[in-house]
Amino acid sequence: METAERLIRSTQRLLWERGYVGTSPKAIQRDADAGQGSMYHHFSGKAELARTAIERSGTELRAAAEEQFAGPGTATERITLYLARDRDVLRGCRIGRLTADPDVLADPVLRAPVADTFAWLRTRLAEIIAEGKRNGEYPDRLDPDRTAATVAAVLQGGYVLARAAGDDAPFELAVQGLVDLLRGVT
Amino acid sequence: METAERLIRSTQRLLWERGYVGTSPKAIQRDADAGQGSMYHHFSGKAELARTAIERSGTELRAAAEEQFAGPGTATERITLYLARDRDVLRGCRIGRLTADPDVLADPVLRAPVADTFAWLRTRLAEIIAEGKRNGEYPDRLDPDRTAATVAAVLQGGYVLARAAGDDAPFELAVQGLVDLLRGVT
DNA sequence: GTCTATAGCGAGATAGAC
DNA sequence: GTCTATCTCGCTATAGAC
Repeated sequence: METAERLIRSTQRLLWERGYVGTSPKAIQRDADAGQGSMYHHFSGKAELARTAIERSGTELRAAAEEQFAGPGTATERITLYLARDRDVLRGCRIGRLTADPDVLADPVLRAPVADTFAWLRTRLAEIIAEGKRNGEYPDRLDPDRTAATVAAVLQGGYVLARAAGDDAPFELAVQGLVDLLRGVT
Repeated sequence: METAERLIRSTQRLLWERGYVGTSPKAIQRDADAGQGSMYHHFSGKAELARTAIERSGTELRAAAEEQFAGPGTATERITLYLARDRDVLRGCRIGRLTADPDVLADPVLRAPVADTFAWLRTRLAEIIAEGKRNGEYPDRLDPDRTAATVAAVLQGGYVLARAAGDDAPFELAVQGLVDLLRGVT
């Protein structure tokens, strides 16, 4: 693999694990098996590398989600499939994690892909829920935007609870609790 | 206020804003208006100061939550009151934020108060939901542990979505969506 | 493209004076 | 209890050779 590509993937991984503040150029170089000069040849510095890595992660997250969203099945089925998809729960969300990083939120260039990814996710979930309403799966009074935000929040919050506990269980509970509510809503 | 107390409160604030990795002893001293020697006289170092600050924040979080939980009203009313309580949404959760910090999760001493706080919260919410079932507010098939995890997750995830958007709105949507589901569940 | 050398700075802690 | 001096280390970047 080319050096630039290795640098990007290493940055994605380290950003996921340790965030922006906790990730040093040196650590990226070590992980990517690239020299100092090599890194600064391909990228202007830590910020540009992070920008590239975050944008890449956002694109990958959308593609992965769309696999479940675009499939067959009712709205609840597709949402359940998305939530219960095989996930490395204890590693958390690559994008959501970055919202804890003040330096990411403070830099519009780094923040944009984070904001865009969640904006897309909520919109997409709202579409699916609106479909569910049209098919009579959900009652008329169910608000798609609200429910979409709730679904996205359970996912992100599930990661937080699981990481706090050091165990997948709270994540699975939170997801099951939401699915129960979606199935039982009148 | 005494120096030790100022140091603890400054650490609480900085941990909230910047996390463990992003918070330096020097920054704490500056914020607390305490000298280097003063800090190392009262605490053995960054880790012990952080431990004290995290434990304090956990205790405060419980007390604040219990204010809504112990009040009058139905289960849904008390949960709604808790979720919709006046919060500085864009600052996020002082405890939940720490789950993004690998150094906190790796150290059992720092991690314990984080794990304990969320364990308490989920237990407490499950009790309230179980009460709701006994009072006929919720159907028999509603699982208190699952639902409690969902409620806690919506809160934590709501913060993530709001911080990503730079706007309280997604948090409010997620909370409203959950309350709608709790009210509509049969 | 990749390397090594170097720089300026802050992190985190210790030592010993007052 | 608090102060200043000092230490070692790693961060982030630049310079210039190869």
